[in-house]
Amino acid sequence: MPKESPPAVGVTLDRYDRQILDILQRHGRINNQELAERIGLSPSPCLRRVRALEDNGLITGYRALVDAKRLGHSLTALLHISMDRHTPERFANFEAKVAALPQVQECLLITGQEADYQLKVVVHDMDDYQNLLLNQITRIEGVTGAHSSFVLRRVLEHRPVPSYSDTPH
Amino acid sequence: MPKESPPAVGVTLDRYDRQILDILQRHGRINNQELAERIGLSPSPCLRRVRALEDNGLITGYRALVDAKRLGHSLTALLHISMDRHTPERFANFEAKVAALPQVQECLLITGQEADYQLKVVVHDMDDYQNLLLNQITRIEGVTGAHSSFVLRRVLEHRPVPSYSDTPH
DNA sequence: ATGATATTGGAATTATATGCCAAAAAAATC
DNA sequence: GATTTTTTTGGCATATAATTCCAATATCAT
Repeated sequence: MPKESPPAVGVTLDRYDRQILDILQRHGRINNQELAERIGLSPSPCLRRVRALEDNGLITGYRALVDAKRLGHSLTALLHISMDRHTPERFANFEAKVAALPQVQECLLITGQEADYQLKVVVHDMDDYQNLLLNQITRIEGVTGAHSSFVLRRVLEHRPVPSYSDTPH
Repeated sequence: MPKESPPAVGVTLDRYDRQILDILQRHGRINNQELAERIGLSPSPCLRRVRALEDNGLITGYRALVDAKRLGHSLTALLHISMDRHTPERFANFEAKVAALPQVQECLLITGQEADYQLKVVVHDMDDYQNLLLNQITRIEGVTGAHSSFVLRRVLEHRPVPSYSDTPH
């Protein structure tokens, strides 16, 4: 089993790195010259730092955000799933099945609810949702319950993880 | 009040556009030359299409993804919030207060649960979480209840919205 | 088929990224 | 506190990529 990401110890970020992370989390496709200008460094050290953050695994990737509604996915739902048994096999199988469904945007293993997983799914309409739920998800081995919430409005989404010591402790 | 995004009608995407959306959702910082190569177009029309998708609002932005744990945010929680009254004022105030909290990654107005909102928050540890919950969130006017779930593992995250007709209807 | 409209590909130009190295800054040592 | 060592920066040269323009091609409607 792969080791989890190393402890945060050893990652020392200065003001420049934090600024880079903050800006790239908001403007992932900004070019290096402008990024350098914004943080107050010349382009070469700025690029070196970005590469280092990528190589360190602090930056794990880049994504374009798309308007799901415009793409025809009018309905977003949160699905809370309960499993019968909490064995690694059950979980691994469920996760593999769910990963094969393109409608699933997110899958989190959670505690604190009566559920084991929370899925976030996007579909065209309620018919598609019903189909996904009844014909795909509830048929996965071990699934004993599913509770649906629908997203009425996205108030905040894709907000940057604080890279400054916003949260002193 | 601002009008919601126009109906999906009128957005006609061909094979190239769909490929662009799919690739950029996975590799948001890919350069135009490689993108062009992958979709089988020369760079100039490819770039034109990307710009068009951005201008149309189909692509709403770009984000770098960061490893929250590496940044010291070891704990991710889902918070279900109930409100006393469902008035626009209550909601607007809650949303503004929540938007001011950098730990809040996401805020969704939902139905189907006993809750009105689901928040996704990242914090350093349980002490920070307690502080956020008790001193910030539950003190917002109108909040009558909060139920916490903790994210044990991120199985899937930031998956692309289907741009192909994966989901025929 | 034919004309009108939209889209492409390639060349020229402009802008940006990248590698290199001397200079400056920061950190460690005495 | 001065000096050496280590790290980081800034600027230049070069390579790579973005952008614009337009003739050529493809698509669409009639």
